[in-house]
Amino acid sequence: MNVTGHTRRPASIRDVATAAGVSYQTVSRVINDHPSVKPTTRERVLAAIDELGFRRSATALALASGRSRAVTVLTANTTHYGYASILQGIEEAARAESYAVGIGVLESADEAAVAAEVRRAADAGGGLIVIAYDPAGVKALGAVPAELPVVGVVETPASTPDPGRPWVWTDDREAAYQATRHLLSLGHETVHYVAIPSSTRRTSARTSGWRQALREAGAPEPRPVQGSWGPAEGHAAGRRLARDPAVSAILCGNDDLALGVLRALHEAGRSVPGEVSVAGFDDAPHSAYLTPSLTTVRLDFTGLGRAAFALLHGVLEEAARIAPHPVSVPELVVRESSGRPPATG
Amino acid sequence: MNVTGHTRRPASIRDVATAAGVSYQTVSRVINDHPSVKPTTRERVLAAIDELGFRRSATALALASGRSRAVTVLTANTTHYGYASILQGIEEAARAESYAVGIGVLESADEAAVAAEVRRAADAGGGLIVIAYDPAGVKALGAVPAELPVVGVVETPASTPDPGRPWVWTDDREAAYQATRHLLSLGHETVHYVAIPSSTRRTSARTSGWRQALREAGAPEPRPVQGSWGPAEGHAAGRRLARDPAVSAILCGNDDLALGVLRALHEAGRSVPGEVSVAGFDDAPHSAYLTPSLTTVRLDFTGLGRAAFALLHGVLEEAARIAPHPVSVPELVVRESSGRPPATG
DNA sequence: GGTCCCCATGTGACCGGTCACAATCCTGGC
DNA sequence: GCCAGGATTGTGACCGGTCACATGGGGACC
Repeated sequence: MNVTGHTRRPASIRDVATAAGVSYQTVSRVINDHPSVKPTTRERVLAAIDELGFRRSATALALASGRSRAVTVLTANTTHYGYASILQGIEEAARAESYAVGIGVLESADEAAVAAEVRRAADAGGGLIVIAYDPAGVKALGAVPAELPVVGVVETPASTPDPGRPWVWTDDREAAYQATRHLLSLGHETVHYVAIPSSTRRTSARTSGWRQALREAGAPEPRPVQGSWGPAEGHAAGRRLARDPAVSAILCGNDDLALGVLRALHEAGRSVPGEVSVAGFDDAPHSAYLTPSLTTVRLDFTGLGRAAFALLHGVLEEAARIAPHPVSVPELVVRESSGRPPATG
Repeated sequence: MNVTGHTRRPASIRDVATAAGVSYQTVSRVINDHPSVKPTTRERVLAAIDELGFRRSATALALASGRSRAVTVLTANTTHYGYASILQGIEEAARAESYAVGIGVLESADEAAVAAEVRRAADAGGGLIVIAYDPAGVKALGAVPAELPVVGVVETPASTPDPGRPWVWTDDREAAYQATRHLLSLGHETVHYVAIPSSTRRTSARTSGWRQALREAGAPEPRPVQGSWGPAEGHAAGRRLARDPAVSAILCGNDDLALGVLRALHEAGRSVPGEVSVAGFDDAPHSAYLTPSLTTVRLDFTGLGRAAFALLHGVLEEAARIAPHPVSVPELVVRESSGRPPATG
């Protein structure tokens, strides 16, 4: 290690070369594990590298060779549990491969703003991962120039515009199907649905899984309530549903919506699960501690993030084309918020 | 705009120069707003830039000039509300200045692992923002080489090792003081405290604000309960406190802990706020929708993130030394979870 | 009309790596 | 003892910008 201090310009390969008495190219070969370097020479170079505290400049590497070992994640939000977990998963996998992780937030779904963000991300070099769970993300995914390596984290594969690109997703349809079946199996006549916004104009995977379960059971299909992402919207939707005495089971597009619904039911004096059952999606960290604790479907967002990176890594370096990391199956977690419907009389 | 297609190497300043019939240096002057370029020439160059769809390579810029317009955020976590909001604030401010934002997660507080992450962040070039709310973050902040521009988001200014560096923080002491006073003013004899881990071995700002309020009121000082960050730890702490009938008010280091405590009290059959009052910190999005809704202190994490970036920006470009963005004062939000103590006797 | 100076522009080197190719060393085979 | 050929190593150009300095072309001024 260099102990000589002096806030100096960091050592370059030419400095190392001089110190080791070889040419800069030989140093380059050593740091790239090129086979044809004499062991004694390699030894000398490595000593010099250590001595000078040399670190290869990622910038120069990117400029000269084109490869940049970087990912930029484009997302509409960093604070929602699902998004944040995906980001965490991507970072984890990227770190293992010593990739740099950049982040760009799509603050608005405005065409021009999205395009600007995509350009910024492209300027960073390297690959792109777009979280396309919402209109902004879907637009961004669509706005990525064809020559850029990109992976989309999508709601469902059928709903996205360009079929030629690699995507990862969780089986939302199956998740919704499971949750709905669970509620029906408890004896509820039907299940109402408070939806998260669909990322596209088409019906979301969660909605169609819910619908399928209802059809199979021959249950009536109420109109889904359009919610949004947060508890406030869930609260608003819940107030409307609470007024209808026929409502005995509510499936919510995510745990935050479910929280708002629970609160609204409480305010309306309807007990959960005594009179109404509620279920959510995601299994956010707080869901197990609510009162009543929330029945939900656990989705492996971190694993999804890791899978997205693995896929991108495969696109970036053909050498790394490992079998795609399987994303785990959604898992129903039954807690206190779901139970048998009140006896009809 | 270039419409000629052909997945080609992007245009460089020399391509633009040729197209405009000038030298590459002139193009460089144009994109840098250098004053001494004849208007007609500038016009011609701008036309060529537009024609070829030229974008200046951030990589080449960084290599040649040293300036990199990038921040890397080092954090122990991306999913906790506070951390995620800070990140969001940083990104927002960075985007406005067209800085790239990178992220590195400190997965372990292990000395070597932290050092490796700091090196990785340094390699990315540009400035550093370290969220030092926990041991891993504090170690990382300490491990940043002196010559690197860095801003720390710290728990409290007195608790960090190196006094020569720029920091931002919220007034946690004041926040804890306010919350404790609120509970005391309702008539509680004293207030118990479930602490988040201190970032250092010293007493945290929240703890000392709590203690100060107790002393001023002449209230007894119970030992703080060491919690952690999540609802699970809050739950464990809550179970212990629930057994003690003398406990009538509990202040929690954050809203997640408070959630766990609420749950534990519910399980123990102690009503909130009838028998026990609970308050938290942060005003996480779900806190208003809990049952009972949570009394808490709102902290402006997004603003804190913006302030951190503004400070770093000032360090990076002396030209930008604007007056430091003030971080807003903590604000007490009184909700259902706090109330008068049960009548004694 | 000549000199000075500023405006506008061009040239060469450099940032820290890589790539393609040339040059040298060494060794075995005949 | 000589030559082919692989193993090692070195040289020059380049990636796409910037920087420092040189150069040419007008006024302004005397």
